[in-house]
Amino acid sequence: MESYSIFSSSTNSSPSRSSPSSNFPFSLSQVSSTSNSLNLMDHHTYQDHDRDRGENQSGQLIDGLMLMGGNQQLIQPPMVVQTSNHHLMNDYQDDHGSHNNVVIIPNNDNINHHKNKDDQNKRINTVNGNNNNKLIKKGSLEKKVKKHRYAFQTRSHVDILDDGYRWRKYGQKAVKNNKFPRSYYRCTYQGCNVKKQVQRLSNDEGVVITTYEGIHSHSIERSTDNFEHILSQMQIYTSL
DNA sequence: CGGATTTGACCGGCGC
DNA sequence: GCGCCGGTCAAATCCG
Repeated sequence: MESYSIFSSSTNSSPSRSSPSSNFPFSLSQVSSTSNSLNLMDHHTYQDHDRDRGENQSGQLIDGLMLMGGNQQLIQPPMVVQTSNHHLMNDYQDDHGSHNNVVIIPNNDNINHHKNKDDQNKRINTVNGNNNNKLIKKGSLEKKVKKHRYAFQTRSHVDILDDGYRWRKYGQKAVKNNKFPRSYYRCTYQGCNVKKQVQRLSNDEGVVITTYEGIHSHSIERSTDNFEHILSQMQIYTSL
């Protein structure tokens, strides 16, 4: 049995009172109904390559984790959804351990990464051919507005959570101070721009950070089963 | 054969 | 300005 710790990040100081569940990559109403859930896909993404790329284990947190941790002071008050008594992330276990953690912290995230309009216009001009970049990126036009980001920390020997959506991998990168590469995925549903990153921690190989960005423009594509028993145990503690 | 993955190149942001 | 770094692209390759 795998265990989970799930966080959402909040890097915005503007206090939105929206329901945490409504911003989550999967809706809490969905998962608490019996039909939708998360489960683990039974395959490995990084088998052998890149394993030895990183050298330095300075103890610094990787980027993905800093998404959560770097703004810890902004994450309050936590809404905690927990499925067991164990929610120590570093509480290591073997594959047959029995911990199941789900910790969800409400998201107020509505960051606008545009520093100003000039920044935006620059990107548009690039796309319109006002400079001679060899490569005109499709994504350049897309505003750099990062609306919602959620970081999941899961303890699992598999990297990919089957969250009921279909994802296509579009990149993989070695990241500094981490011996595991970071993988980049996009939702395959047409017109849906949700992305996710998957990163295994080098200082705790049992932990995988999954960061979602955006909100799906469609309903979940298929129901999943394996996570249901975890989510069915959810209790929500919120001071909101 | 079509969709998914791999992987090197490219790009922009940022710090020095 | 330069180099580093993370994110993305897209051609090649893989695979069912």
